[in-house]
Amino acid sequence: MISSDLIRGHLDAIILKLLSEKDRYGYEISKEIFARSQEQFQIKEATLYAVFQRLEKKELIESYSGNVSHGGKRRYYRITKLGRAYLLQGIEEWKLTKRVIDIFIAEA
Amino acid sequence: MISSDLIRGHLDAIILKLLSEKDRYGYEISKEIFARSQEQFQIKEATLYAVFQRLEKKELIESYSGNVSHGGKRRYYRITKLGRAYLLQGIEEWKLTKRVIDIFIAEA
DNA sequence: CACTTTACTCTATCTGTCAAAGTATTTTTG
DNA sequence: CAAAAATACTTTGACAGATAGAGTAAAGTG
Repeated sequence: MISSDLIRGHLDAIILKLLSEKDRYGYEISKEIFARSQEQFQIKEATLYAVFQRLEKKELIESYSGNVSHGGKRRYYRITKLGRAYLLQGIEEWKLTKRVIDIFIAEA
Repeated sequence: MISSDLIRGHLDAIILKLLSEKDRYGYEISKEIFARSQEQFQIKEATLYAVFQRLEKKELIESYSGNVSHGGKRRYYRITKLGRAYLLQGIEEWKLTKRVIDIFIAEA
């Protein structure tokens, strides 16, 4: 299991990427991250909702209430135009990060 | 310039890698990181010395006083056997991190 | 000899993560 | 159908790591 410190700084981009595919709600994203990462990374609930708050405050995402058909009432999130721009920037940052860290921690 | 949050979690491994090449002192590591990263990453002094304290406490590095020939008195750091093992682990974690984040933020 | 560079230290603050506990509804199961 | 499990979100308080900023001190430079 990957520790959050290893992902930190790229988490916003990961969430924005998932939201760029379609509107999603928190619990769904949580499960999706776990599944797509082949169970290598599990975002903690408290962390995820803190991310939503942060992104919404920056106007990178918007939220709206969903139905209550499968348990608790869902709150859906939608990426904004600003969010998409921010995502592109985040992707570039990830590429740069890979290049820089690889300079030090060679891949042998 | 890369923000520290993007590197966070891999910083210890970067420092340990540099120390695995040879004993070094703080200021030297600071300049070396800036140079090797092609001036894309600048570790802050306060951060670097905090890293040293953390690593020394965990017995991953040891330190000793150097000469005073070029200004302030240098404090050299040497990686320990435990540190080398930790470094190998850190390299594996970096590989895993790359794989996992790439799943989300595709490289297209 | 004033200025810059080298070299390290300390403190206070900020940000992001997260354990823990709680609320509420729906679905599953014995 | 009642109990248990799963779905879904929220809040609070604590902690770790990064860092601005300020300080100390010695050596090199014009």
